Amino acid sequence: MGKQSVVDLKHFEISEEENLSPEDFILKKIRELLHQGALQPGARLPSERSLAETLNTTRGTIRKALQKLDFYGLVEITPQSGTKISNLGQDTVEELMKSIPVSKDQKMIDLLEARFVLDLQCTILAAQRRTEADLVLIENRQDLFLQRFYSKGNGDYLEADYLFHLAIAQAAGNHVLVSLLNQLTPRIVTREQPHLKQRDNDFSRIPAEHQSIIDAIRRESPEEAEEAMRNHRQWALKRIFTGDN
Amino acid sequence: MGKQSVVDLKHFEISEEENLSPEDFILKKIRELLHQGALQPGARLPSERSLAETLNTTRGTIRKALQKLDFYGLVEITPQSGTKISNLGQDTVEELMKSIPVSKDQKMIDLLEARFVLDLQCTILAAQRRTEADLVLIENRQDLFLQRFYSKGNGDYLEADYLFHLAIAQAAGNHVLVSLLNQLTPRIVTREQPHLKQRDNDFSRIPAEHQSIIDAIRRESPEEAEEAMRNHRQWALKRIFTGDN
DNA sequence: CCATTGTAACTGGTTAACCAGTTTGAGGAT
DNA sequence: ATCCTCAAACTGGTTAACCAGTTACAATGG
Repeated sequence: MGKQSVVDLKHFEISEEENLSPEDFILKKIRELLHQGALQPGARLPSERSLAETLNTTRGTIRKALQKLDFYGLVEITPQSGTKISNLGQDTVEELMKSIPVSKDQKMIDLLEARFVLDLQCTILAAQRRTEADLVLIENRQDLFLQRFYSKGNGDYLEADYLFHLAIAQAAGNHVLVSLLNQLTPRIVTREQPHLKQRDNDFSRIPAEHQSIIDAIRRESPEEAEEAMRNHRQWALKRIFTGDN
Repeated sequence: MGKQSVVDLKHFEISEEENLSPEDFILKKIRELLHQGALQPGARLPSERSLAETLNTTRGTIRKALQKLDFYGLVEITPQSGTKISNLGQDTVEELMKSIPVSKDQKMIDLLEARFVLDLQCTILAAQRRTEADLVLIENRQDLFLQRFYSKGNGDYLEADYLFHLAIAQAAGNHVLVSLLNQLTPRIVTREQPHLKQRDNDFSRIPAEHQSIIDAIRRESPEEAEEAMRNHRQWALKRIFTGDN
């Protein structure tokens, strides 16, 4: 890393505490320093040690916050040298930082909506790009789903349903979409169970809905796949939100 | 955490090294242990110390791997007590673990495709749910974009374009979608620049394309918004992939 | 025989010292 | 002046010891 002057932060305002984890609290403070112009994109950050002193924390906390920023691509860490803010515009970096601490307690409906958006597009793409191997995996997953669906009384089929849709996502051939989908799934599956204790009449539709999706993908028809998937969602939402919130 | 027997891992096969970071290497080993049945969903994991010894690493490496698993919801960590595998099916946990280490070196085309999928759906939702305040922010961002677009010769307008679409995403009112979008953006913006040195004729279309999207959102017409956004994408792809890969 | 208690071992979290590589700037040679 | 040398200070990364809270289990009392 080249020679660069490091800004002294001691003269800038630091906000007071809130109900955030120490790590997210530090993120917020760094964002404020950015907003006040104390830090500028492309500029080198003060060392972890001096940041800790300035922001009244330990180095460990600073370290966790910076690692998080690195994960989101907002900061470039060079070992044994230093850390600099990514070369994006100040507005951009600030906006991106705002969205980071929100990651917890996301609304269930938002999670479901996001998952459906991804599932739907993956299904359309799968109908365009599927290989024979993809089709075999999808059908195997459907078999597994049917088995769980008809044999057991508990919610195990929910995960089989996830595996079914995951196979479709993999057939779409976009690793990023698969990764985003996998990020959502645990948060949904571990919270969805309470809604689904009862299996009313609508549930019997699921196997046929799945089959329609498979057929569309086999025929390599994106339009039919989209319609089948939208139909699947319509009933899924009805199944999840019957009576309770 | 209740009393639970901890499985002894010493008798199970451990695979040899590869080109992975130590952390991801450990993740892979844990996945193998799961596949071999040494670990089962819901079961308590051995302590970080004993895992480190079993897998021939330090506690720090194990720690980082477990934190990552926790982030993806695959593991529940209870301070001063222990760590257990999330109560999902074994297939599910295995599948989810597979997708974790892939997060780096994602293909540019996959990133762009994923971003467009999210942008498109956010635009549609924004046309349905926008408030007046949302509309004002979107138009402000468009002004900023125009200013950057016509004044400067470098790629600064790219970020203004991102801020414009981000405002639309926020108008969609789904925090999860916004979060996913923000995750993608830095990886794209920091790599997109080389493609866009030259500004050929097609570039002059951008402001009008944006305006069409704004108009559709103002009219609260999801159909028109979708069409405008698809049109925007079509030209964007042409702009990005002209000549080079 | 069973319930209660007390303690020792164990758990994840944190910290301070240390490591190896980088940057810096004064001092000297040209 | 200009360039090189090199050691001291500084950088992010790692480790081992420590911390507070939990668990497990043998000793104890009924």
